[in-house]
Amino acid sequence: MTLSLLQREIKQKRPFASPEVEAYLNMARTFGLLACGIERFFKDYGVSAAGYNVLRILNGAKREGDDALPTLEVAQRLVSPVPDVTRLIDRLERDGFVTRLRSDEDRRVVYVAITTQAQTLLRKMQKPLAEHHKANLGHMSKAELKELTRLLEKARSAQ
Amino acid sequence: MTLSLLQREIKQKRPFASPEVEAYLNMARTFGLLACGIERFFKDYGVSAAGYNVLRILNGAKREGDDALPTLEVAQRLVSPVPDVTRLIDRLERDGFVTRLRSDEDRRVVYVAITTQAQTLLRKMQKPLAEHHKANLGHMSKAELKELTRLLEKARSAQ
DNA sequence: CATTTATACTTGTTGACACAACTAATGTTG
DNA sequence: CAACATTAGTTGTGTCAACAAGTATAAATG
Repeated sequence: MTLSLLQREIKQKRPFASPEVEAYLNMARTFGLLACGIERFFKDYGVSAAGYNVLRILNGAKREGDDALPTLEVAQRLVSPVPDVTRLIDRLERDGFVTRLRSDEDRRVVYVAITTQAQTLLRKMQKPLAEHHKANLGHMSKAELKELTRLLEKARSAQ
Repeated sequence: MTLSLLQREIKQKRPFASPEVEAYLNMARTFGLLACGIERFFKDYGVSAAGYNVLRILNGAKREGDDALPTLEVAQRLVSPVPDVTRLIDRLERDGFVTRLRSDEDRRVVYVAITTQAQTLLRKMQKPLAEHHKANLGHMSKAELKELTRLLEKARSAQ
């Protein structure tokens, strides 16, 4: 009996309990490895992956006409759920990447806007980031990437 | 133009920069959602996902004849890379899930062994965990899970 | 065999995350 | 309109993770 890649990687001789477990563990391992590289990449630019995500959201909103978004709206648009958006934005504000402004209509909501400094940073990161992704996943064909995307979408559809 | 699932989820109207980016972000989102549920599951049993991983490794080693493993050996077998294994094992030891023993042959290495308490816990978790995975990914066919696993393996092969 | 190098952790520190409790503002309802 | 519920965000607290520096032991080298 030949072992799977993951079995060899984690030196496990016995088979996985189920295909579901095997798929989940492979997701954990693949994402863990890729995320590690991405985090290091972002760090070189002085921002975390979660922070970059927020900046990307704010930048996209601006291009579509919204100069600022309420904090919770930002939270809902994050790719990965982060419960503590307040302090994530605290750090971004401290580092000069975003500004906050309390709404006048509804004094509970706080609008968050991207600064020109952060916009410049995003522009500067654009190409290197694309190259980083290519270096990580460029060995897969477009069809494979599309199929991977489809299966990942289906995988979370039960949530 | 119809939007992808992820685009609707994160309210992004513009297309992704590349299929590589789209695949990566889908991985981040799917894994983030699944991992969140898994963490909550483990928490009910008083252990973190990383901690469970260690216990599973030690249990598997025991079944194959190794009553204990060096700390670094445990680290290398982890599904997701954790740099700070020492303190992860500190916590497991504090909670009575593992014991540590310094080697006599090489006084640098520390052997880690699973306790019977933790073995009991693993047994108790076995079925509910299988059910949890089924609930999360059971809607996918065996062929889809296999293909997902294959693509994830290929995705990390460039690392 | 003394000195350097490598190994196997451990510790310090800083920063980030998670959960829950809290505050302030706004809706809702009898 | 007073009382309760909801919403939007903040703060407190403990835990965990990340990076770097340190310690003890063993191996390698001149």
